Amino acid sequence: MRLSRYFLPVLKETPSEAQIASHRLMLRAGMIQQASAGIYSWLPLGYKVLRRIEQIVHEEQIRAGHIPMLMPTVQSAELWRESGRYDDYGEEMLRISDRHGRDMLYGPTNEELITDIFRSHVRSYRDLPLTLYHIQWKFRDEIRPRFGVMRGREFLMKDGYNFDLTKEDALHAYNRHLVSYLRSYERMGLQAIPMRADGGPIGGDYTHEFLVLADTGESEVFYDSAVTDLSFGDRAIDYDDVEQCQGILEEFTSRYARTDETHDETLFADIPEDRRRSARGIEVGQIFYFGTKYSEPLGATVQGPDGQSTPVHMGSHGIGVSRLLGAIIEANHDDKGIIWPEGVTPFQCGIVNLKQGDAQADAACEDLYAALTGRGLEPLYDDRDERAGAKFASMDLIGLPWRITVGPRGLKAGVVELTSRRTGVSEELSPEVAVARVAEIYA
RNA sequence: CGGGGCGUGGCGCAGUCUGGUAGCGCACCUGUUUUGGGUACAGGGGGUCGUGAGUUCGAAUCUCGCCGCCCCGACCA
Repeated sequence: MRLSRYFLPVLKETPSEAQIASHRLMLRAGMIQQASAGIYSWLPLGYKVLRRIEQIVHEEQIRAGHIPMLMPTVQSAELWRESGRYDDYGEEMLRISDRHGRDMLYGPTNEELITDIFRSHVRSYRDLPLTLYHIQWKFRDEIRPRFGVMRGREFLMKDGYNFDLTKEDALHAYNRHLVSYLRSYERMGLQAIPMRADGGPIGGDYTHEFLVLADTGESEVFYDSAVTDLSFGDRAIDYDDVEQCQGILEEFTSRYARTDETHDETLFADIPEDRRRSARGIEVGQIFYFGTKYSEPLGATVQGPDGQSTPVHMGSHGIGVSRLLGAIIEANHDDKGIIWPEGVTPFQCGIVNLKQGDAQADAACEDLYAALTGRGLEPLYDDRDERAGAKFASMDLIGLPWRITVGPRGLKAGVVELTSRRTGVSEELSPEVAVARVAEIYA
């Protein structure tokens, strides 16, 4: 993409409503624009990152054997009355009525709909196990939205639902989700720690929350520092292997790690003192096993091998896709701007032309652009007629992990400069080597 | 919903207390200049001061209502 043809409305000054780094930087980098309290338009740059995150979530869910679909945002109140949650959910649910005066709602979650789909079509235990998920916009009418996309009213969320014949099968589904979530977060450059959590309005007593450590997090967390040494890495995983999934769950959840909701001072005190940590965390996902809580009232049953009708065991699992942008920025920024992890960056590499209009510099940039594109990468070429300082400031702000700087001075010596946004370290390289280096980083 | 604050060109703000017909910086347009970390100079465009009613000869400024937004708290992913 050439910056002169893109839409990137960066701000030099910070809009006054933004309090925390991620909100401030998303506004300044031209990623989002507030439409009303807690509701945002996603401008091209923000939309690009949102789609990257969404893509990672899709890939990892499909890899785990879960099946993508899409349910509507607007739902009928009928199903919610049936489950008993229409009254329980409270003011947080946005209630609307259609032209006929029928009660409708903008879905805050999808247990009712998915269960209805399931009970309409699934009759036999032979159709199990089944895990369906979708990535769709939700609305929760927060009393006080804040922190930009971290705590919006409208938000994009992946939510999935597993249906199993037995509790054992459902717990394996639970484990699969834990593993697939760990992989997803790691690909986004985040360390998200599974912590024992509270069921909340979704219900269920078997549940973990995934938290990213950050000073601006909404939750207070307590953990054994040994959990932050764990990483998934690129280990091979067979999602049908019950023992392997169980082993990974144990590896990642056996050490003490809890939010303040479930924190237990006595257990915490058993951790060696030098490993005890308390910090703040941003919740980026949660998984639940809730047994037959929804399948019984809604009549989601299958016939078992014995011919008896039995309610299915269910679980649900969510990843806050839009809020992840905020979490990633909270965990990856400095005073100049965002620093995208390679896995989610909107463009893999920036090209800064220090002297737009100089025939040699222009040609060198065009060559780099073509070479990077040819390697399957998407560079952002700053071809505006701006001063070097302005171009650098914009690049630093939008946070592309790598930048190639091209100027007449370097070209005389046959080199361009490859700079890491994260470390600030620059290397002078021939254009060919610089391209090869960037391609290798993303290989 | 309780407490606090804000609403003035696209963004950040001053002016409001003490009423007299709107100003600064950035951004934008034109020209010159400059060119390796947000150049400098000159010229220029753009605002019914959130909104409605009232007080007044006169309201951004005073009074009342309404709307919107932000912060703290309770709530929440």
